[in-house]
Order: sequence, then structure tokens, then C-alpha cells
Amino acid sequence: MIDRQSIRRSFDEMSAALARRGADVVAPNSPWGRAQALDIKQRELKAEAESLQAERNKVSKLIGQKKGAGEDASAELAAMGNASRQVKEIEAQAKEADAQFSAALLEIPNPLHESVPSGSSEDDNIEIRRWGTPRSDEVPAHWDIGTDLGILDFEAGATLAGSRFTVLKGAAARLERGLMQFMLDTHVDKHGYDEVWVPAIVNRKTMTGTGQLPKFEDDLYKLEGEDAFLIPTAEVPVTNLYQDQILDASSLPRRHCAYTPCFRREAGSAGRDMRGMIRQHQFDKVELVHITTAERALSELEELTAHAEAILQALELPYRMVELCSADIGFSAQKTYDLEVWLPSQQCYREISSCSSFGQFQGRRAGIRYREESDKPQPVATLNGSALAIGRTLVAILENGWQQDGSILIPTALQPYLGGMKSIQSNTLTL
RNA sequence: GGAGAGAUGUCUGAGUGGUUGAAGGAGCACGCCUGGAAAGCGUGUGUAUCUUAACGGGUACCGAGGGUUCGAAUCCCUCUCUCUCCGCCA
Repeated sequence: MIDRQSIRRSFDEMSAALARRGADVVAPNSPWGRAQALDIKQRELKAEAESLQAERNKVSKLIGQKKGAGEDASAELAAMGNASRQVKEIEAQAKEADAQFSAALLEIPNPLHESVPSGSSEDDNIEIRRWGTPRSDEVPAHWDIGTDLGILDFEAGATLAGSRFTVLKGAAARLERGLMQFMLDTHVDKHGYDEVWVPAIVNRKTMTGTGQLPKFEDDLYKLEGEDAFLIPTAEVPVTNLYQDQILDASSLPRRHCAYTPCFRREAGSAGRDMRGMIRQHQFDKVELVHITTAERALSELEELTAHAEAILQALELPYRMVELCSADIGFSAQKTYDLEVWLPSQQCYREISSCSSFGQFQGRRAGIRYREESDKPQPVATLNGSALAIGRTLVAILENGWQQDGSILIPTALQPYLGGMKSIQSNTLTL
């Protein structure tokens, strides 16, 4: 959420930053347009209500004093009879205007950081660096590799749940579990993160705190009969761990990692990546979350991204890092780096991690603040990134580790997590 | 799911419908005292928002939302959460 006072105090800069990411800053019925009008209306009504309240409080106090002293207060009582009805009416109007104003604010995206490159589509994203040497020989798609080995079963997934669900068997199931352990251990032991384990179902307020709601309800699985949702990412519960809290500046930055399953309806991506495990309704992910100060947000973004990169490097997976341009950046983010892993079957890099700084956008929404000494509390800056999406990591390992004989080489760092397994041979399971 | 109890500030803990933003205590900050510390004494110590150059002032907030009333932390209704007991379960 943007700072509500910025509408008045830094209108031009705000408009420009919003326009750069493609938000409508002209139409009166756009969130930005509505926010401007409602800000004025809301403050006018509030001022009126407050002066009426002040008068009411004064007279009520007087009545109390008179009654306490045994004096007659019937004149004041009569006068206040009508006045109080008027107070209530204006109060109700002011409340309504404020609610509409707040609702409009929640639909305004995060103004981009000035360092974000402008662009008109994802093609304008900027490559920052590459790591590793991509193999250029012909490699089958992971769905063929996995099916041949008998460790990925797409038909079973479809039978059990529908499209975009997969059953992992034997070595693949173990690989999924091993990757999760490996990633968590690395972040906790080498990068100093505090591990948490959180609910995969959250309520509406929590979903609103990180920005998934109110705009993106269609992308979420909602529980029937309850105002609760399956999380699309651990970002939601982990960041909201601190909702409505005032943290001591000395306790920042806070860095958490968490494993959770993630659930996405993929409503807007019908037809894309229908084969294989790239785009699933349910997938596993290890997420990194930083809670810090506004000043430190960008340097923390570099660190957080480096922590995600460390996983790819340890797994010997070639990747590149791109900075998202203004057209491709998410609603809540201020600045985003994507990590894209090399998929030899597609001869291209595919997103495997997205690391973002949200500035104070989420801190404001979720009421997460910090205090420096005796200063006034101010919203924290938040960051998060995947490190990594486990399903896509598994895909990358299958394709990058594929050998001509159909077996898969396991990266050395991962072998201890697979009971010492060095390669996946054709499946020997009786599944 | 059934029955009961509860939710007040950083914490603890009062609160009779009327100068209560909220007693008392603890904690914290500053000052005095001290060789230094402890103890003691004194002062201060919520959030949001509007307004003001500033000092200051207004308003709202005692789990959330409604209602009664001139006036609600206090009375009524609904909801959420916590605790205890029962039932059911991993």
C-alpha cells in the first residue's frame, strides 16, 4: 500500500512512478483517480464529524458535571438530542468515505523503484549475469525422461486431481524431499536464516497484508464456507508473522526461511506449459523472507538473491539472473530479480526463482513497523525470494543431469540427501 | 461439535455509564543521590489521523463489528480468538 499522505504530498512523483509500470493515472474511476477524489471527500467529512464530536463531548461533559453537582441539565439535554443524531449521520458518512478510500488504496500497485528499467514486455528484461555452461546437445523433455524412468506419473496426477498435477515415484519423490532438506539446511547453516514452519491456509486479512488480495482472488484457491485461502507462496504466512507489530530496530534485519507447499489456480495461464511439471497447481518451495529497514532494502535484495543463486551453484545448474523491467514486475514489488535455470530440452532459460524488494508497501498493508530509539514507528521494508521452487529444480536436475543411457547424474552436493545415490537409473520400483 | 470462563497500554493489574487515554505496580528513559553500583527520591513514558511555522490543540482507539444513551472500557446483540471441561480424533 502506498502512503496515504503521498497522494497529497508527492502527487507528481507518485503519478509518474505508477504510470511507468502501466497503471492508469488519468481515469477518474481508476484506483489512483478514485483515491484522489476520496482522499478529499474523506478528509472533509472527517473534519466535519470531528468538530461535531468535539461539541458533543464538551456538552456531555457539562451535563455530567451538572448532574454530579445536582444541578438541572435539561436545557443541555434537549439541545443534544438533535445534535447527536446529526453526529451519527456525518460519522457514518465519514466512515463510509474512509472505507472506500482504503479500498481504492489497496488496489494501487507499488510505485517502481527508480532503478527499475522501463520496458513494454518481458522481452525488455535485462540480463545481469550468467553462471555455468549450458549444455547444447539434444536432451529429451523432462516429462519424457521422467516417464521413461518411471519416476514421474502425469496420468496418475490427472486421475487423482486433474491437469497440472503430478505424482512423483521412487527416486523423484526422494529427490523432491532431498532438495527441500538441502535447501533449508543450506540457508540455515550457511546463510544464517531462522527456519519457520507455517500454516498453508491463511485468512483474508493475511492475504491482504502481502498484496494477494483484494486484486488477485481469482488466482487463489478459496476454502468453501470459510473466508480462508490456500497460500500461493510462503511469503504470505511468513511475512505476516509480524503483522500489526512494532519491532525494535536492533532486531532487524530478520531473515526467515520456510518450506511450504504452494497452491495456484493459474487462472490467467490457460494453455501455457500444459505438459510436464513446470506449471503446477501445487508445488513445493523453499522461500526466503527478509524484514528490514527502507534504507537497507536494496542491499538486502542483492544478498537475498545471492543466497538463492548459491543453491543453483551448489547444484551445478547453469542459470542467469535478469532484472525485471517495468512491464513485467509484480503488483506489490518495487524491484525484482528473476533467476532463470537452463533447460536443455527447451534450449532456453526458465524462471526458477523470483527475488523482490517490496519497499514499505507490504509493511504498510500488514501493519509491520519498527522503531528506532525514541522515533516514531515506521513501516518495515520486506523482501522475499524463492530459493528455490523445488519442482522446477527437479526438472532442471533431470534435464541437465541426463545421460545418453537415460540415467540422471545427481549433483555431488545433493548425494548425501539421497542416501548417497550418485545417479538415477531406470526405475526398479514396482509401481 | 456441546458447556463454561475470559480478552484493558511494553508487561502486570484496577475500573461505580459522566473531567478515564484510562488508577496502582513493574519495566524503560532522563535527573538527583553515590567513589562506582544497588536501593531510594523526582520527572517522563501508547498508536493513528487532522490542524499548527512551532508550542499546542481536535478526533478516534480498552479483541472486532453493530446497538442503546446527551454521554459507553463499563449496558445489549453478533463475530473472532484464548483458556477449562466433555465429545471426536492424527
